[in-house]
Amino acid sequence: MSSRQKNMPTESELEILQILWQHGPSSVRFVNELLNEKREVGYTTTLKIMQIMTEKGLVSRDTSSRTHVYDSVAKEKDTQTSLLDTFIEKTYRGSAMKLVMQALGQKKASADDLEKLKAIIDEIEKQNK
Amino acid sequence: MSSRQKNMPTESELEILQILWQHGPSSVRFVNELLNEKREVGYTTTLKIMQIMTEKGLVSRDTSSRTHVYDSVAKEKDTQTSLLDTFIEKTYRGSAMKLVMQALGQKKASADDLEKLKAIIDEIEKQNK
DNA sequence: CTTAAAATACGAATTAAATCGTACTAATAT
DNA sequence: ATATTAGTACGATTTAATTCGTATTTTAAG
Repeated sequence: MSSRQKNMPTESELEILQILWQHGPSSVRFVNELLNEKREVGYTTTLKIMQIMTEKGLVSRDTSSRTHVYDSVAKEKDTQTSLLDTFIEKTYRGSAMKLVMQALGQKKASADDLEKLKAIIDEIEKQNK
Repeated sequence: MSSRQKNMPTESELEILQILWQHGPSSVRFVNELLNEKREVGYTTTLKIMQIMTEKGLVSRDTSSRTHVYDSVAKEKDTQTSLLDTFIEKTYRGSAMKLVMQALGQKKASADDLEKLKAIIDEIEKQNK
């Protein structure tokens, strides 16, 4: 297929973005160490991917000191939204509601979560009127 | 990364499963024609993928007549659930609630959808007690 | 000053998925 | 009977993503 659209991160790139979103501007070494808590990845592998991400504009790079510092350019929410749209299309044939129901059905939600949800629903109902 | 787990369909395989789920047992030609409504794919490409899916056990194949008839073995809901879990993990760092809120936030929901949603929420609240 | 350690750069190899060409076989139409 | 059409089988190529080895450079330590 090869349906990757413009600026959408690959799986490995997303992993790195997650780290940058959580921890802010980071060096390759730092990112690589966090990645290695989950799975084994060589340092130069991480470096290479981050260089590619720089080319693609997914991250920015501060080269003023020897150890370059990378920061995310792609915004967390925007990225999630794009990925979500694609996912809904491919997996639920475009039905966001089916996804929501399934996600709710099998995940445990706290009382607090449920309150927030109700608030969103109320909000939508108001707009629908 | 190459993190594809046991029996999870690839993107192309999922496309084909969607067709089988929607239309039931089908020939390669039929599947290929539907695929070509969206994008160009060669007949033998579709054939090959469906053969691989048979090996993997994602689909079954009736070879009693010349034109083989394929049917899904992977169940729609199970497959969606597995894919959803993986997606939530990778994209929302495991927070199903974040996904639900975003999906709700930007998709239009009908009054009927909202009723169903409320029912699910009530259900969960009962269980939480 | 020389060596070791820690970086970056980048081409090349590997891998998984997707695509396709070609051979072969069975059915159908002329 | 022969030619054309429609099908399967399957190896080989292509492509995108990932991984890594090696060269080079920079900094810090002895």
